[in-house]
Amino acid sequence: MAKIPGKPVRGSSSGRPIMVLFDVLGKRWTLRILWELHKGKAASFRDLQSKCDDVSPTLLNSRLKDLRALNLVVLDDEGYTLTREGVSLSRKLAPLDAWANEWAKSLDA
Amino acid sequence: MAKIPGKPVRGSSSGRPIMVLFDVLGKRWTLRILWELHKGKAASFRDLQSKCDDVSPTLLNSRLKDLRALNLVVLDDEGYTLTREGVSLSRKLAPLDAWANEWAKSLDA
DNA sequence: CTCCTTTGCTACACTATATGTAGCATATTT
DNA sequence: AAATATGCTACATATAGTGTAGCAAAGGAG
Repeated sequence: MAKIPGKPVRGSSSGRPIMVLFDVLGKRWTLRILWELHKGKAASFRDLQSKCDDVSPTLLNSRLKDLRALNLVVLDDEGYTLTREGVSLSRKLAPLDAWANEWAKSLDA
Repeated sequence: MAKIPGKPVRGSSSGRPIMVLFDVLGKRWTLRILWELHKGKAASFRDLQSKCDDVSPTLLNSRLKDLRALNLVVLDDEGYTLTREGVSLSRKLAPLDAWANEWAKSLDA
């Protein structure tokens, strides 16, 4: 069941876009799927599955449905790819990689 | 059970910092808690609960434990606050609000 | 001191979500 | 025709999240 901005979502009756986004990103594998698609261009269903540590097909399909409904991912001849919106979102997420590395260092110290 | 970068986490044996981050952000309420703390400075447990649509105390405590173990949140005299690392992470997340608004517009069109 | 309120938080029964394996139906390759 | 690869569903099991009640400790008021 996909959520569309403007409609209420889990834990927020407002339907504010940021809450809709948090709702979907707060589900397991969503961030990872976006991450893998961002790195590697188009991927088949099974490709994606193996990139995502062999996530179960049930859940992968469920997440892809969500992401397609939210216009972040599409399935075309090449396989699954990010839409324009999906690319722009993943660009916002990209800096988290460098951030996480610095963070990990600070945890060691 | 908190996860520390360098150790394997759900769905990733590598323990890469970004995967540890995705693991915790991919749990329900984590993004929301960071968001609310980012907006509103220190908050008591019960304050946070009401800001987060009355999330159950069980889960709120569980997430706060995770976030404290990962050095993103602390509890002091004032209540719960973001650490320096927590602030720097939430700054990376802040642009998502504007992004989500644009995204919502594009979905309407 | 006693009573009342607020704090962070736990217990527990219930529901929803995620996992893992098997395998189907269609399309393409050999 | 047989083999392979595709996206995906079924289903039983395990894990994660929810909601209500309430406890123990700390502080304030009388």
